[in-house]
Amino acid sequence: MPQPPADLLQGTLDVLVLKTLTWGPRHGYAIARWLEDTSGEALRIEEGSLYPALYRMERKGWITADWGLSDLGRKAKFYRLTSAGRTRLRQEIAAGRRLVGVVGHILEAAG
Amino acid sequence: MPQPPADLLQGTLDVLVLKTLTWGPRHGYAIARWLEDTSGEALRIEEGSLYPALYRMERKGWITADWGLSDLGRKAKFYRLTSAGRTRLRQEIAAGRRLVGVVGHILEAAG
DNA sequence: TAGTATTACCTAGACACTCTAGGTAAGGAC
DNA sequence: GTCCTTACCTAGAGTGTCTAGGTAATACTA
Repeated sequence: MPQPPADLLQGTLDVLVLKTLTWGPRHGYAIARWLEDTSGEALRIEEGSLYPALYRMERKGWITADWGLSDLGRKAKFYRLTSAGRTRLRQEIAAGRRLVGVVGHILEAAG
Repeated sequence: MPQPPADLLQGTLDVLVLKTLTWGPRHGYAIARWLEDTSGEALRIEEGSLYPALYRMERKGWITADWGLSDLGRKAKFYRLTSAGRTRLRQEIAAGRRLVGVVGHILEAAG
């Protein structure tokens, strides 16, 4: 059974990755590092979740990939947001906000 | 493929059900009705998700069930929060708040 | 220079959760 | 007598995450 905070990602991985790419192209490993650093280590991005997610989103046309060289001169696959990806990101953020609003409203009610 | 807002529940069903039960014992059908009404129809609680969830949480000791009669005099299974369930609810709310904070912080950043 | 750590990618299999799409049964309305 | 609503239940598919491996090249360190 997955334990918090490990499985707290529940459906937020895609949107986090898309958001990361709004800062410019990045390779998978860098995406994970950036998210973990930016969250103050609150988020753990498992490679077994990340790479399948990248592949999935590429298939869906939200991102595209090109091989290149990382800062350290190693070969790495750089992902870039497509315009479909940008649209999707906006939609997911809006939907997420709605959900947080609705769920929050129920959970904050005095019990 | 599941469509929004249908799959927006993503892992929030348990906490919503537990929260519903803080108002007192309720049967499954009533839980679904209450959540849908309270959310202004924004939430759709599918029975194929709800009943397995109730069974799961009962097995985990977060809720207990007793057969009784509904308002309309029909037989219905009433679920009640256990103290383990109350603890779990608090934990899930706290974890959810943390996640919303972390993810929100990343998503709100100017891209 | 041998061993270890880090960077960087990938995959198979297990597990959990939700949904679709059925089904049962009983009471109420028309 | 038929249909709607209430109320419960389950099988199977789909999706997403995790664990736990693996590859390969570079960098550090002893």
